[in-house]
Amino acid sequence: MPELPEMENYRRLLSNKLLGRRIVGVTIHRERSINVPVESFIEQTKGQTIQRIGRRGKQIIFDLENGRVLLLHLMLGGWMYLGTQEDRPDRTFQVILDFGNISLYFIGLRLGYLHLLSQEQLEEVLSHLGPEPDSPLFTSGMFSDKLRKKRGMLKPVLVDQKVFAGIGNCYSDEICFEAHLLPMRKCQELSDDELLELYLATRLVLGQATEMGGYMENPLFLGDHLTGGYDERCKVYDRGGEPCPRCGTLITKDEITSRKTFYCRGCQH
DNA sequence: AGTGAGACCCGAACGC
DNA sequence: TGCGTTCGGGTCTCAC
Repeated sequence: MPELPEMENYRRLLSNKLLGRRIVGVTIHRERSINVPVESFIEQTKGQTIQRIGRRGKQIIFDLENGRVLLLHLMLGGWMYLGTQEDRPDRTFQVILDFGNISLYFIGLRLGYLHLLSQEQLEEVLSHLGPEPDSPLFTSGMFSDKLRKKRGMLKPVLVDQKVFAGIGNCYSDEICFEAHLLPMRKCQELSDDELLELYLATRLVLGQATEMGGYMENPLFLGDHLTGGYDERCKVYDRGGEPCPRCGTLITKDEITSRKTFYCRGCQH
């Protein structure tokens, strides 16, 4: 599901294509995807140009010239396509933003949404999120301090958006694998060395995954060969029963706090 | 505080 | 081909 690397990849690619572009039409096929009446949504978005595209955790923020923002959370299975009626995928679209020669299609928004908010409302929503793993504030000291205070297992803490923003089910497993740590380890029992390994693994995995376009394979636009490039680099996620690329042991598929979890019994401890 | 269960949601994938 | 069924999971809330 879309996590920090996928959303940051989207943010970068969409910034290249949409900054300064004007929304000339808005189509809402699913009213539940938005948070205000359709007429109001259209009135406040149609005619607006995209001033900036930001990201916080797993959410993308489109700044409009009227000071309002569109906050996108894809939740599970949501994705986007930027293109024409001719090259767009054969899927159902919940929302379409029309930019003239191209449109931005929002697909698979079941629990996901595109909310129109004021700056104040945006701040309130984002205030519940922990720090960004790709910010300069994300130091090994801060990382270790936070984890040492947690009594639970590693994986549930990593995917907790209030602890760090942007890590989800896939990358929490990949980070644990990279750090040679089992996801059910208790945070408080991790040594200083293990915490450092985990910190470095978090930066490495999220950084590489972002640069390689994330693991979700649907291209964002025609000729987009970047998005999804990390899929083949995922070492354990969704690879239950396959041999571990590091030691050959078959990858275990398990469940931790009702989340599907993958790890290697051979080289994660 | 951490964990687990239930609700939310519905298109796509699957099975016959 | 076509219809009915199953599945997926991030987030929130509540109970323990």
